[in-house]
Amino acid sequence: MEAFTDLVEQLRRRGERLTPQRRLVLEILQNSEQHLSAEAIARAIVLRYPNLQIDQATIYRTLKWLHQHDLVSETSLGRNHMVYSLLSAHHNHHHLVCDQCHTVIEVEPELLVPVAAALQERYGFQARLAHISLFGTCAACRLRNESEA
Amino acid sequence: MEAFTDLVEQLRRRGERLTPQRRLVLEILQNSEQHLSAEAIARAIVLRYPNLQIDQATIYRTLKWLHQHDLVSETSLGRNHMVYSLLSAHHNHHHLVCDQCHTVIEVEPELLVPVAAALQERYGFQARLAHISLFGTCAACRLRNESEA
DNA sequence: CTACCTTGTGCGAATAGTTGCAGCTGTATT
DNA sequence: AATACAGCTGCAACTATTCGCACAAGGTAG
Repeated sequence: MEAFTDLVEQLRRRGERLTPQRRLVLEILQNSEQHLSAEAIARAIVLRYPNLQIDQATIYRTLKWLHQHDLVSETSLGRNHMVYSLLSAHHNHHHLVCDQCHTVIEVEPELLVPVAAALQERYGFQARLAHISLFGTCAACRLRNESEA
Repeated sequence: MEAFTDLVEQLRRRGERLTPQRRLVLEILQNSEQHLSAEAIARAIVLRYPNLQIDQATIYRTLKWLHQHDLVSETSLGRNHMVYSLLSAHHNHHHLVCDQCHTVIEVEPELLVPVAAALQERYGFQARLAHISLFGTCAACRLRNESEA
């Protein structure tokens, strides 16, 4: 509850416009424990407010806007769509995505802290390292591959 | 020249089928010094062989196949398309992509070696760390942002 | 409280990439 | 050299996401 008005205030202070559509998307993200796809957000909205409707383009634009303001993460999990999640919501983490079985392993955020520091120092580049996905082969699939060979 | 037959041999040894379409895509990638989009590859093919034609779906499928065999990298550079490049071709590297000005900075691959090692050790996960993109804000844009504030 | 200006929204069309399916073709076998 | 079949290819339809444009509506000045 508090967190929601907090976010709204944060955006307003930055001189951003708060439309009902944007509040709606924020609210859905706020109430979800997981990463959501744009389509899942649309479904959640009609589920909660059956007589409301919000254009898909608006959802995408809103998500992009929230991402630019560093309030949500935009992540590819190897499927054909992006998933989004409030950055303040739960613990921060990264993803190891297996190319073969699509398993997603969550990794502690500390892993990339040294990388971020190095980029900042050497290139002055401020990396946006939240909910990154790294692709590869998980232990189980690697074992399976070897036994098949 | 040698490199091409080398790749072909490598694939054949793995029991993969080599069709004219696949050879064509490989040839184009081989002769390019830069990352290419699927569309650029298609254009390069008709440019070189004006009387040939190859379906876009096939190009995408071929690129995915080459990626699965670790012969090409598939990278998002923040625009709305992926770019591909032969892994053996030039020096390996990563990308820092500025969200604001879309500048791409190339970073030495060593940066992520410790990360790969940690993932391997802790999770048994074999990360595919080639031509990764990290997004954020470049030094120039950060300065500009601050002076505007 | 109203007008204004800037920015957002809905709509429909466009783009990048994927998928199902029916027919074609590398390649291993003989 | 002919056979067989798993694995490709082309085609067309489909999904995810973006874009252009005309209209609507936040937020601020008066």
